Amino acid sequence: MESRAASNYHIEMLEKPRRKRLPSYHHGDLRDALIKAARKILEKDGLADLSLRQVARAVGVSPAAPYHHFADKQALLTAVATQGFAALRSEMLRRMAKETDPAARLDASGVGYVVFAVDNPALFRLMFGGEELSANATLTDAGKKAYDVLEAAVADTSPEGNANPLVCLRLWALVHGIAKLIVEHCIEPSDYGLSSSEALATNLLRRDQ
Amino acid sequence: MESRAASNYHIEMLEKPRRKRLPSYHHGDLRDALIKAARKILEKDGLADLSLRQVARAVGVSPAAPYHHFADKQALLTAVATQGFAALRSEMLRRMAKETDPAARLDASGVGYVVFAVDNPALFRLMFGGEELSANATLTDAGKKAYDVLEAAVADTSPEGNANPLVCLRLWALVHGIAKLIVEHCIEPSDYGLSSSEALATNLLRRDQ
DNA sequence: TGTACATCAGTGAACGCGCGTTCACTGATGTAC
DNA sequence: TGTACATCAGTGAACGCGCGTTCACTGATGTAC
Repeated sequence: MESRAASNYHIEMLEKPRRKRLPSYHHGDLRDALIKAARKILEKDGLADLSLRQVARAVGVSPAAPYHHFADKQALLTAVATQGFAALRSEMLRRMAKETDPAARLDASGVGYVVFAVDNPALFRLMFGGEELSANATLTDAGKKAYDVLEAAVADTSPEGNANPLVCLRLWALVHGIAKLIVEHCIEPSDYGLSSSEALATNLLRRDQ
Repeated sequence: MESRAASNYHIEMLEKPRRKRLPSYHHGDLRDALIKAARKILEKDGLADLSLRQVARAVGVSPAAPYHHFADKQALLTAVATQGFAALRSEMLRRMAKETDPAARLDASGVGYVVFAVDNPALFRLMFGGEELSANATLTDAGKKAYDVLEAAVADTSPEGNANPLVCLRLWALVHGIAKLIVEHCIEPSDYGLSSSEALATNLLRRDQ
């Protein structure tokens, strides 16, 4: 027994491509680890280079393991996007929390939207790329919750406390357009003598009031 | 001689997977045919399913043939995008030509931008997708020429005849955002009680004056 | 006008690649008694 | 508390696939004389 264990250990040390020793045969929270790894690969290599196999490799798990947690590749990407919408919402709320004036809070939500996109360009592309996501209630819901933040901020700036849908859309389109133009490398803040996306967004939103 | 020709013809009729007879061994204008086919496939199947081999197949040519006209797949896609920018510019100009009032012409340019995107969603995505295009003077130039149309339209609305860069950007971001939100299926004109992207764009731009 | 020849624009077979997914399996975990 | 067993969550080998690209080739074209 002892000798067998010892010899196995020996072999383990000699064989070159050794997977990092896992705490146990079962991973613990593979589902979440896969989402995190996918998100990291997304930002590092882009959507085109993101394969299920690569994600599994990053987590140190066999290529078949993810199928115990996701129906297919699309399902994993959808989960990543869903988390992305929650993160987008958080960033908007975080920035709004710093302001008290309704107009300033509205601006802050828009700036948060743009900054989130610029900080997570590939994730943002995935979230709004179309094609590679499976329509799904959880995803739709996460997206709607992010939009609701904007809508509520608009409502707070109106005397009657309600949000004109077209006003909301115009604001959404504006921040979405700014975000996309930066993420797609069509423009840069420095083209306009500004040092950050935040400054650019702030500037463009201010004129909108 | 005659008998050989006859027998070849016979064989040709018998063999099943017969490529459509080309007018000659040389195609004539393969480069342009490849671009056109790529664009068609793009709109039918989307960027993810667009392969060089499929384009070659669509044109009825061997998989190696495109390499006499494009360095690689990216180069073909870049050519497609370049034509796309020219088409975008045309659509903007076409709509502007119907108006005489500078403000109406400016609106028309924006509506043209949105309508072009909605009519050619996959092409629009390719043009602004980042990643899969090779930076290239011809491409950059085509993009700039489209932007110049917008800039000139803005200038014509100003008493001094010049275009404030941030005003231009704000307008660009707005139309780009509208276009993307529609193309990405985030919104639909009918959500706002409107029957077409054109109507939606017109409505959003009008409020911007 | 005819001919030799260089060049151009195709062919089609082959290369290696990494992918998504499936399969039979096995080790670990949790539950009923 | 111990044991039998079902279930869960992994493994790793294998599948077929279509892709981008290269290669040696050949038929067609155009040009110089």
